[in-house]
Amino acid sequence: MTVSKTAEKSSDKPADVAKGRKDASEPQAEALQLGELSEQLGYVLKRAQLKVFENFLRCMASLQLTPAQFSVLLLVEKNPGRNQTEIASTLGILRPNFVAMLDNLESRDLCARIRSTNDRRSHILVLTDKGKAVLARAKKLVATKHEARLNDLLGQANREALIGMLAKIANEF
Amino acid sequence: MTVSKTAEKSSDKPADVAKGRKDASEPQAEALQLGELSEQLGYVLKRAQLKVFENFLRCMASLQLTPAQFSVLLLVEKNPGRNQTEIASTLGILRPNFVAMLDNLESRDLCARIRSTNDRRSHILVLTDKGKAVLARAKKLVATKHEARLNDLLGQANREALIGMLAKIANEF
DNA sequence: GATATTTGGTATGGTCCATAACAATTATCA
DNA sequence: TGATAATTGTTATGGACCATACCAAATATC
Repeated sequence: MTVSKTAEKSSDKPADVAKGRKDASEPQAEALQLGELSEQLGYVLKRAQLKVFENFLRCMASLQLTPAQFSVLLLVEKNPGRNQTEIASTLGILRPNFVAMLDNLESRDLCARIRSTNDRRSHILVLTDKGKAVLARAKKLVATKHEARLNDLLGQANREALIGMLAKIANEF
Repeated sequence: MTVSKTAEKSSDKPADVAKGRKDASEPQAEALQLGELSEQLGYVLKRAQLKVFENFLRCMASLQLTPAQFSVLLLVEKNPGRNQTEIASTLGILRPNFVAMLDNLESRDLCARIRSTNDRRSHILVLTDKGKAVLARAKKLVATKHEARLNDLLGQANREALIGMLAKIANEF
């Protein structure tokens, strides 16, 4: 069977598909059947990630921090004395793309590049005082408004199980 | 304290941060401390999603189907007689961006747009025979090579729990 | 000391995502 | 009925993110 573009006498499977949904049998726009899609790992994973990022941005609106920027500040705080390549690579950010990110954070006086005295090629990354203060506030916002939402939704035990499974996927898939 | 760009006499917190990691105390490039990052929902979620998509693309290399294209085929198969706006919106795809996607699938003879006889504005979407065949093969590949990997990694029970929690986040977060 | 490697950076292109605008068609309703 | 509003598919366009090639300065290697 070949598909006819104009569907002249299309008495196909379920009572003329080419007519579309406008039979009197259906009152309004009924929802589509997701079917196997709702069981697809990638699909549900992507949609959850979008919702989580969306919520993250709302919670951080006052601080104007994206998830990526937040992760940079967290990593720099935890690992002082590291250069751009090290920070970027552990976050999965390519060095060229990391430059603009740092330009942004540095222009807002949240972190600073310091030329290393050992290897004068590399820039050591450090949080400024303002950066530390902003990160502290960000952590509280994330904990109270963002991560807490997961507990309300799943419960403490399930939350930890979820994070654990996601981490396992991220590392071993 | 203000950050000095050149770090002249920077005897700061932990033994000269500005020197960077080049002390003889550490043999090579030791891994950074992820710290609280590994507990951040968004971080671990995003990284898991990237890994899963990456694996999906590898499994589908022979069929050249992206996750988004696969989801379109699945949804069209499950919901024959729907138009572009309906399919696109339930997938979270904006109509303008859906055009190129359909152009691609149609040029490969996987699906077809049929002008509706009820509403001559809308294009009814249908899978071609080749589209149905490709989708069938894709489903098998996904089931055996992709989703099965989750069972090996988490086990059947955990897999279902994970999907359930992600769906809940996607819908109620 | 000549060569290779590393680091931060620029330039550039691709893909995905979002908005505005438009023609054709249909719905609304005075 | 006919004027107006809304909808559908589409184009154009810009932004955000991601990936590659390439470069100068500095360092490592031999």
